[in-house]
Amino acid sequence: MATKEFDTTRERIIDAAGEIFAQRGFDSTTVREICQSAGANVAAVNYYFGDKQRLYVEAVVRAHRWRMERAKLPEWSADTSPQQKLRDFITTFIRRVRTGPADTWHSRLVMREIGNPSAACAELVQSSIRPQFDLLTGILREILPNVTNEKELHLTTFSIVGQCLFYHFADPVVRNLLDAKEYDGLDVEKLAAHIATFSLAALKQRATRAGATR
Amino acid sequence: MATKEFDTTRERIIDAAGEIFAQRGFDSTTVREICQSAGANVAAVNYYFGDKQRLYVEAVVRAHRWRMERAKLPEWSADTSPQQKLRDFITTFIRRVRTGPADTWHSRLVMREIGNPSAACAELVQSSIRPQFDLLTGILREILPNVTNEKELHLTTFSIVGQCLFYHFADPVVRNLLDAKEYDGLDVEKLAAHIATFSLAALKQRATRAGATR
DNA sequence: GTGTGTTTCAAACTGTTGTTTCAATCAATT
DNA sequence: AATTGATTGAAACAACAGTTTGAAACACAC
Repeated sequence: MATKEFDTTRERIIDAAGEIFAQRGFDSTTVREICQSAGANVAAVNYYFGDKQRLYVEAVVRAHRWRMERAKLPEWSADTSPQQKLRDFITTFIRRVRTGPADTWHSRLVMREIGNPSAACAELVQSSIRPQFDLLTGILREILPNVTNEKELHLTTFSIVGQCLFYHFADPVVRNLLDAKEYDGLDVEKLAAHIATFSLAALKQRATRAGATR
Repeated sequence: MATKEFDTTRERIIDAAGEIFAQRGFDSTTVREICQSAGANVAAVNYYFGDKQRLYVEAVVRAHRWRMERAKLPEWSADTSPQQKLRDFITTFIRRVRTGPADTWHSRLVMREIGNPSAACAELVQSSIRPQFDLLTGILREILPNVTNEKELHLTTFSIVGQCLFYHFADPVVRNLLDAKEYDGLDVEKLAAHIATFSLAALKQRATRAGATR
């Protein structure tokens, strides 16, 4: 009998559930489907998790943790330029966001929670977004020291994050608009590089304009 | 007996269905709930639409048409600058995208179809995206005549569209990050203006860089 | 081998869902 | 008023969903 964590019935159920919840959402996913995929009996959900809802929460918690471990920001030294920080931020963000057919369910499930928060997990996911938001806003303050309008900083943050999130939320669109070769060529580094370049260019113009008005 | 279109049972059902489908998606929406909201009997769905699926399709078709009529691009003369075209495009796009509590269900439903296409409506929605994509890419070609790399143009298009779509897909996040006053102040014109400014700044830098290498 | 706790399983249960059925009512026409 | 087609509504149906039940099987310790 294998003792590895991922071989137990409980783990197999979480894995199967995560996969299907990520694809279909909570309501459209049935316990029977999860258990069939996991090679388990439907009573196991009650036995290990109590009910479907708690299984869902467990899957989201698991996805969230995985995502945070997998896509870490690099350590920045005191002399890292804010531009480099922004590049790193964007690259890391895209790593967390970009989910293709070959990717696991973790990012996909968290993204689903972000777009359609469930009562049970809203706090968990939202509370992890705030620090990222503040971090990015802080980087923007370094790049744009003369821009003191908080609202503008927020909108700028959203403009950058929006570009990153696009590749998840609009994935079916992107897939349809591009030919297969071009779509398959959209790797994380390429996307991150483009978004960073686009955004830094905009910020550079903004900084120049802010400087000029002084 | 009123003869106005929106007073008939059939119309009331479509309206109620659209609202709830937009909020909850197809699977999580029940026929009983729709009919209760519409003040109709559950048999009416079969009578007027045949089944739930066809009601859904009707709602999406209706949403799509409404959206296209509501948010039209202005007529451009031959001497409209590509920068102004881009501003107009973004403003119109945001009008189609931005759905707040006070808005109707039409945009919301189409956005849902975009992010999670259903077999029944994929063609309809996707086929309306292509012309918009080509239009925006065309505008970008005017702004960046020296950039001939199609892939880069596509990514740039996505960067602009991603900013716009953000305000729909990440709405729960935005609501959570901002205080109520700031969130309520996010009107279409303000958002469009910021996105246009940010994007035109980036493009200006890009055009300058492209020109400089000549 | 016995006892105890854990895990698994098939069947059952209860409630819900989309759909259908059929008769009553309504509306329009002659 | 009678006829015909349209519309409505309550009840029924079949399938399915989440959950529970209780016994069998398993695992481990003594």
